Amino acid sequence: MPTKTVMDIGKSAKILKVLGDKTRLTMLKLIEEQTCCVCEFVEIFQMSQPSISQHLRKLRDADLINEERKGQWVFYSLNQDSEWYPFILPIIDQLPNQQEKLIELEKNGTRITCC
Amino acid sequence: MPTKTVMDIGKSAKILKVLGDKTRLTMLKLIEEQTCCVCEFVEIFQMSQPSISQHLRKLRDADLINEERKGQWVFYSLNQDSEWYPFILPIIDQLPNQQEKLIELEKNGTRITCC
DNA sequence: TAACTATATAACTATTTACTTATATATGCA
DNA sequence: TGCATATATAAGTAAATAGTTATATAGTTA
Repeated sequence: MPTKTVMDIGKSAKILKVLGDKTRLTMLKLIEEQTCCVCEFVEIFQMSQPSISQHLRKLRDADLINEERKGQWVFYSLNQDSEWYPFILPIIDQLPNQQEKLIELEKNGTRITCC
Repeated sequence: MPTKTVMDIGKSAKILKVLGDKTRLTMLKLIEEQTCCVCEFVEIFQMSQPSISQHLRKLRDADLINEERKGQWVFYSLNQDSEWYPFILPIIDQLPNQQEKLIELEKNGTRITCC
């Protein structure tokens, strides 16, 4: 863990821009507690798979999330080792819980199919 | 001061989108401690006056800043009564201080001309 | 190996964004 | 009143964004 470094305000703005999208912000809140795979996001957001992948890429390019392949699935989780984790944590913490979206999936049985 | 209300994640994303711009984010950090007028922002950011006004409008539309006319000048300050103030405060607090930009103005004498 | 599932990427398009220039509005002062 | 200064708004434009469809890549299984 590095000591507190000086943050560049331009880079901070770029991070906030990545967070400034409802889909990506909800993704981050969802994976705050547990990992999710791409197909779950597709179900939750009712969006096309490429669109979901592109959002995840922006989050990954910003180093905000971790990607881990397990067999044919790729799971995403919050990158707690990110230089930006302390910056975004108070934001994510203040967001309303989104777990009901996952519970919804379990009701549908959609969560089981891929995880 | 209202009791903690449930925040909508979509509205939160919109607020973050407003913050997700270097100019606007720096503006917020600058007025965290003291008010600034439009002509100061024009000097600081070396941007056209309409461009500055348009950024300020976005911040005002999001209810993040207060506007107060004093004679021919309009001064802007952080809106501490905003519903979103508790949300953005931890963000702004983490940003590097920008006061050197105002000190720069004072050196130029540009700060005196309008304030 | 071939067929299937999950995910990523490429190319394209419609919308949004941040700026520009031109103009309108508001205030101060001679 | 008329002119100057400060700010806001309108209209136009280039670039960025979020989605689309089509295709590529990677792993799984028969």
